[in-house]
Amino acid sequence: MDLVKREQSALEGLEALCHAKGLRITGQRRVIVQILMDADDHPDADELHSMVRKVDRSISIATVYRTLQVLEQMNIVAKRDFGDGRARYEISVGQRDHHHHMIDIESGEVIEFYNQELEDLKMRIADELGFDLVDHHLELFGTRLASAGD
Amino acid sequence: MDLVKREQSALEGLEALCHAKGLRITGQRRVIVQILMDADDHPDADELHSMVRKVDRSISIATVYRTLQVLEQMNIVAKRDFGDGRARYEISVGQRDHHHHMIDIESGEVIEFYNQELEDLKMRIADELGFDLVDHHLELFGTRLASAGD
DNA sequence: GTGATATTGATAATCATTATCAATTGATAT
DNA sequence: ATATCAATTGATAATGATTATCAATATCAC
Ligand SMILES: [Mn+2]
Ligand SMILES: [Mn+2]
Ligand SMILES: [Zn+2]
Ligand SMILES: [Zn+2]
Repeated sequence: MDLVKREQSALEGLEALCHAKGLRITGQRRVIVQILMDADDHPDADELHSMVRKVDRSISIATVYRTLQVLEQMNIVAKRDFGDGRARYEISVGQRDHHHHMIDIESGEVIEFYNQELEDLKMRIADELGFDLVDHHLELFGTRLASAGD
Repeated sequence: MDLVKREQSALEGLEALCHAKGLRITGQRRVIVQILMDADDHPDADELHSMVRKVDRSISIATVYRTLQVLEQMNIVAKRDFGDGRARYEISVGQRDHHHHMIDIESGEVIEFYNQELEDLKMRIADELGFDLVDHHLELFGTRLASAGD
């Protein structure tokens, strides 16, 4: 099963990377990663905290923030900025899952997309500017087309 | 002179748009726009406030924030996010000046660029997703290549 | 000039995120 | 299993950028 494989590798990745960096696997971290893996949207720290507390009431918001920070440095979690004031998070296992977001400015809906041409182009641009590309942010904002499908 | 023409059109644009929206032209707004037009970088509100106070000591930080907000809504100013915690601002007269930024994560240096291919592609992507593109954010982060020119 | 109202400066409030710190826990060696 | 010790946690204070409040002031159409 594809889903199971992905979840396993995420948890394995977590434990392996934790050991490699001298970090400890705690119950709190396990819960937070699990909740985030089960989420199919982009929760902020508070939303995540609420979900996490349904599993373990005692986990604090500080631990949620700290864990997200750790997971981000491990490239297990991606931190996103959709323009409202808070950061949003999602699982980002390996390089496979790289994608960007189209945000409907009327409904707030978020559509994910990946475009290889775009990835190539942005790499080429960086190269022409004399840079080694380390990271990039791209978000599109728009409104739904009132087309035939409407 | 090209520079003079741009400055004139920016100030004219300011006054015209202010009148159109029932906004008043104040000394504070004039100073803030002027300082921002003379800047060739991306100051944050505090940096801008410091520069503004050299012309008029009495202008408050609140007015700087408020003015930037007004100017942004008029599309005279673009608000940027380079990943440090504060917003940065720059003059953005008309559509002509649309551009993006390559940020050197080691030095903090910011290089501006424009790429038509990229603009076309991002428009095409939005269209394929069924969206009318209203805005987009794109920033590249990287390190200088250790190439021949070094 | 006068008057309605937009704007301002000073300052308090907000709100997301970080820092602090004593208490607890996980990993490792014995 | 127990001891050890650094990593982690929860509670809470602090931070820092931005926004809201409000009485005083300035702008502009008349
Ligand atoms: Mn996503
Ligand atoms: Mn710029
Ligand atoms: Zn990408
Ligand atoms: Zn663009």
